[in-house]
Amino acid sequence: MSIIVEKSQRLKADIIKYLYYKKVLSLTDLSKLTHKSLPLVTSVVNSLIADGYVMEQGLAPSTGGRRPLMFLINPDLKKYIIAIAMDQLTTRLTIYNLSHKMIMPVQLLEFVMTAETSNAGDLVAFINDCIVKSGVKKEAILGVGIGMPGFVNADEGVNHTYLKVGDGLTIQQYLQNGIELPVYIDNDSSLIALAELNFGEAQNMTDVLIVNIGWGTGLGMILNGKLYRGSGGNAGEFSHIPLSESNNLCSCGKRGCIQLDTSLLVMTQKAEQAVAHGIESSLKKLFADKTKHASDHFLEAVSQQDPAAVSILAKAAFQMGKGLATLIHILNPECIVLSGRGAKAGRMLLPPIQQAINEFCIARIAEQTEIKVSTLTDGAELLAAASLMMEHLQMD
Amino acid sequence: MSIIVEKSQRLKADIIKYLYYKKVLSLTDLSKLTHKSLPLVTSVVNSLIADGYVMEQGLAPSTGGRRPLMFLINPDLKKYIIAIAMDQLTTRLTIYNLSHKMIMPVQLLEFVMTAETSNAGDLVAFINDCIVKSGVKKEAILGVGIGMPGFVNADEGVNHTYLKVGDGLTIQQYLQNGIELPVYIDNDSSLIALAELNFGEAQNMTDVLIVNIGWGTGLGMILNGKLYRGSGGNAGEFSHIPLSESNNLCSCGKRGCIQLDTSLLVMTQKAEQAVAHGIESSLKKLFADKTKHASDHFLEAVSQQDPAAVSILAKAAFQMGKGLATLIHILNPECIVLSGRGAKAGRMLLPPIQQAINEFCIARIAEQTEIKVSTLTDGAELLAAASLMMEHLQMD
DNA sequence: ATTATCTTTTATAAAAAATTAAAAAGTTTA
DNA sequence: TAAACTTTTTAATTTTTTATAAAAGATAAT
Repeated sequence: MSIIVEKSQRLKADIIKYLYYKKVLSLTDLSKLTHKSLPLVTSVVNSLIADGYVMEQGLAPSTGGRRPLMFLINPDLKKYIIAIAMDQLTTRLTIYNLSHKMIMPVQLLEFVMTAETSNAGDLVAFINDCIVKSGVKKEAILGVGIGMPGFVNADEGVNHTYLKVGDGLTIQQYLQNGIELPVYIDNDSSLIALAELNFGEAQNMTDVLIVNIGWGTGLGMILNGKLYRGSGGNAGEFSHIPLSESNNLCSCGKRGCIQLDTSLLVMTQKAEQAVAHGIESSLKKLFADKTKHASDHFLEAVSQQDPAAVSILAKAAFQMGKGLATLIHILNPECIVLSGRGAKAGRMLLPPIQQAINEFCIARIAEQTEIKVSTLTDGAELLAAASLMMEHLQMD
Repeated sequence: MSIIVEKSQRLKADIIKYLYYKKVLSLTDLSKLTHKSLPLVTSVVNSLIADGYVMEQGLAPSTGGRRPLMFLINPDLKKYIIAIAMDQLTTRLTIYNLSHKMIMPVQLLEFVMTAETSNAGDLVAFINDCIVKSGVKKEAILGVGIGMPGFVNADEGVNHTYLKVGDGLTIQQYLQNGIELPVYIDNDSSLIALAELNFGEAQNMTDVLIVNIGWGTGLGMILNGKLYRGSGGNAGEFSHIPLSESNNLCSCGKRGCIQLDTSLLVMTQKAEQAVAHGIESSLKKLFADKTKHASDHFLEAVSQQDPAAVSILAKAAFQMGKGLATLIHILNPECIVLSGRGAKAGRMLLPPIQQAINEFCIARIAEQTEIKVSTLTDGAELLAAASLMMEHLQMD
């Protein structure tokens, strides 16, 4: 009998997931999305209404026939998701309800991944602290979604680069034990791709590349309509493809990696060198302010159209465009979305990237892919982490 | 009512397709492959036996439980597939039954795609001639599968590079009208990928890249277990990624395309130049024989380990390896298969490719992908063309 | 302008089909 | 000879189809 329940619970979870993503849907919409028949969907939605998960919203305008009754997730539902977005230096956490509402301001933890002293225990303590501070009961929390840099195998729950824990435990298991809630982890770039697919520029597309411009240059891929992770979960390592003309040594131990030209870190370093060499620029003043990270100042200068900063950015963007030209030939996507922290500079990034693509792509191929800049705000990573949790939602 | 029929006919076609690929299967196997329940599969297989399509083979050895009854396609079934493999110079045709048996020797047509005088009408005449010659009745032919070079959109039935026909018709429609049978076309590299997936080195894998070493260097991709074609059907244009150090002009109008270093045509040209410059090599004698194409002589010299030929090949292979290093970073496949005409030289190709991958890939990523040489013989393209037809099989 | 008819879309109830669960029938292994 | 496993068959349950009704807008006739 438990298996019967399990299967109908699967459909319940799917319906909640779709209502979470799309916010308001009719029974017909849900039937199409879940590939289940209308009578079945109707009965499951009715049971979800009885359980308090779902509400009727009222009739939508007609599209030429009978007006459909629309449904949405009960905005007063007391169920929550913990969303965590990590980067090399900082970890951000917030708690959402199922109506995309933050019920707690974003909490920050200075957690330096690369540091020897960094300990996964600190992360557990931080998360538990936040739960206590929020006043939300643990039973009301559906789970924890975490996006992090590194070679992450989402299925196995392992990060091969950072956050290693002993005792034969995966970081996922370690966190799960520590906070006693379901925990799901994934690579930050894959998650941003998920966010663009569900909420951003990649909606309703089946073949899209999402470039995560940040400390490195990550890549998330939606292929045949779903996130592609590769055989070992390590697809999308755009940062280290051999394309750079500089002969510098990359952190990975190789030479010629593209990120030696394109990463935000390298751009910022070049800007700092330029300032040190006495270039005339607003960067000089900005870099003096140590309250924010230099890369934030660099992005700020770019959006202020500081010539020195824009010139550094344009060179990097051209190289990135050359790399993207390769991807366009291989994957023939309908769209490439520039996303992540660096997308702030998107408007400045676009012309040199487009130029490189025109120069290195066969016209027939290039004209099939549109280059877009993400419109998701800073919250993209957190939203994506919440999505990750919703992807794994289970009803009990 | 016709829709009821249509759905059960879909399952019938799927079952025949799987029996075609795997040759012998039990009901349980078929149930798993088709994702349909055992009782349903049982009843459909019984109806296929009644129709004469399928036969019982007998009991297979036990795997620890009750011995399964195995089924296969009736080897005396009078249903046939026309398989056509085209390259720039030559078109090959054969007719298979559903037990992979050629019921007619391979027929050749000198059809030069690039020539102005080439006319799709000649192709129609050739196919119709072959049908007459074979003595097979048209009603017994399930359809025609054709693999061809160029920018092919398989869904739309268009080749944007070659075989253009007027009157607003696609080449697929033109051929279909001319021979009055269902016709399916696809890019040669995609088809070779399909052949490797179903019959060759990529069996039971979900993320594999198949390199078609031929006139150009094509790429077929199996991602998430299925052939990836890209948004416009033009994925896999490996030939023209910007990676060459030579500054020669490519046929596509750009400079720096990888195929300027790696295509069989370029290798052969280099060998001819070397001979012209008086290099000591068995190639000199071989090239004098004009009955075969120079590239065949070149491949022959390579397999005879002629030093000059091997040296030219090794340089090309290293460049190809550098390109593959990029793909490995992006797609993290479990395997790369070297296939197509040039795979004959596979054993010679492997070391320089592996060396380039080791030099340009992060070790963690590189060690996850195995490089293999195809074991499919010359018939790969024809087998693949037959597969293409079977993918579209419809029961009526 | 009002009414009637037609088309399109959503909702529900009865009939048909497919899946799942359970039982039965063979095989191998301990 | 029982226990573990796998395939096959049967019975029960679930799910999908199909048919029908109801609602809304568009078009045409009165």
